[in-house]
Amino acid sequence: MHANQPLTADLAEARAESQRITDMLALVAERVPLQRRVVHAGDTIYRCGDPCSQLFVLNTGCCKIVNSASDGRAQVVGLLFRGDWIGFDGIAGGRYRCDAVALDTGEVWALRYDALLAACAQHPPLLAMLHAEMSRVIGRDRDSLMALTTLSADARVAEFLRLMADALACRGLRTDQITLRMTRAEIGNYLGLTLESVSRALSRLARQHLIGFADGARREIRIPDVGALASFVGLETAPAGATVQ
Amino acid sequence: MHANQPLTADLAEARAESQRITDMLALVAERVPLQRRVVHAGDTIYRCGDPCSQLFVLNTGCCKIVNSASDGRAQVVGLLFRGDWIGFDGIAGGRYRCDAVALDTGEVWALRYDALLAACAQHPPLLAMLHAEMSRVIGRDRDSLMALTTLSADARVAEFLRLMADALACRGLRTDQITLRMTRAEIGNYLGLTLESVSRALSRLARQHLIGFADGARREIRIPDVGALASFVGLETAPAGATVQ
DNA sequence: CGACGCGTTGAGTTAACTCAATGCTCGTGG
DNA sequence: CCACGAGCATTGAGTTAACTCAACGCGTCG
Repeated sequence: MHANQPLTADLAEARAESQRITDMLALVAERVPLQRRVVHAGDTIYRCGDPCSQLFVLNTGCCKIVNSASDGRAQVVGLLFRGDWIGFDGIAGGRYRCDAVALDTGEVWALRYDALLAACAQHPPLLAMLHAEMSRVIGRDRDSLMALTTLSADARVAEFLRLMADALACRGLRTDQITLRMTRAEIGNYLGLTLESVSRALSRLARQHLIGFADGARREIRIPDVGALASFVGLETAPAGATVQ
Repeated sequence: MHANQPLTADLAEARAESQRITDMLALVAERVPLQRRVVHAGDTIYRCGDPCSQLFVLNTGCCKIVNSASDGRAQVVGLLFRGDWIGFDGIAGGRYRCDAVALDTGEVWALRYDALLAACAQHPPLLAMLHAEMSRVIGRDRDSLMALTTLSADARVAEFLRLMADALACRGLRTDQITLRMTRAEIGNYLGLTLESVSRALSRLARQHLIGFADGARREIRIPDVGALASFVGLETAPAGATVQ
């Protein structure tokens, strides 16, 4: 059973996932005292080094997680959507270890960590859900790690789009067309590529009709067939040590 | 406060970390029913797809986490040492999403997940510790992600050795000399490089006297000055999109 | 309008890859 | 004991995917 990529191939699965997210949000809203906050593109949800007394849940919109090293390197290490939890990285050391920045207008729920634990003590299913969410983050990060080292530039971009479409599909949004909320430079940073490589990869994918551009600014991507995109990712073999053993 | 890399620079910090691990293990051993299992190099701790009813804690030895995609790509996505928890990835879906394989003789503690939760309900500090461990995994995975995309081949190898030395230092083991328990191919797979690139990088580091070989098989690495290695990693600038914004 | 931010495309360079040869260790069996 | 082979590591030569640098196009906004 080697099926790690969140390939939510069929509609039924996407719908189940969508239901799961809805249920999770309802459970949280019902059981945990929370503070709603509307954020706009560019707003910081939390900053690296801030004391971590809250966790966040994205109710609408999307945001990026930026890791910054002491030597100045900074990198997008995650993209989050409706139903995703933010801030787990801060629990261990008491301070957040990265920045969380909104990419779009949306609503974030802030939960005090102690209040959340208290609610979990009252209602065990909440704790199970919390653990599942943390587990999900771990699994997802490992999948990104793998994509970065095993895929070529074109495949990485294709995978990025596929993941984006998948994330939207799981949230009941249209999947045939997606609006990129990031510049080529940001996408490149996330994928470990230069902005020129991202641009070229997108052009090549478009030339193969795996994607299409829907607007002049080239931020709206049409995806006629997500399956074709997925198989493209599979076909492209890795340039470096793809397999072990 | 942009200091993400677990740069356990000074001895005091390493000793504190060592204490934390010891305390954590003692807490677990005291409060949670567990099954001890001795593993040898190559033994599988769990396999991708197995139902996840247990978590594991590495008491001694080291092991690797291997992610496998449906299309056959397989990759080492984590290295674990004494005190590290294994299996969090399985909580969300009820099945493990990767393989865990011992690299060395060691002892693994198996904890039934339900028993662990029961113990946490009895003793809240245990729950805090569990969450901290999950948080730690998340933070560490993000650091690897960043290293992969922002560092050159030589810097990646240097960072790998630095991390290894750091992990050993935090566990009270000698840090000036480390034994690699992986082949060049495995290291390359972990770092997103070919085995030849790893070999060349090691040779270059040795030529610069940042490391030395202590045996004929070139598996024993001497590190005269971990600080020098760390600054080498910082100096090497990224070939691709190092910064954003 | 002119400046600016973002995206694309071309030309040349380079870091890392592939392929191939060779050497070192170690275990095994004559 | 030594010969042999398997497995791992190193090194060289040539190739290539991705990078850098640079030019240019397009849309937006003051």
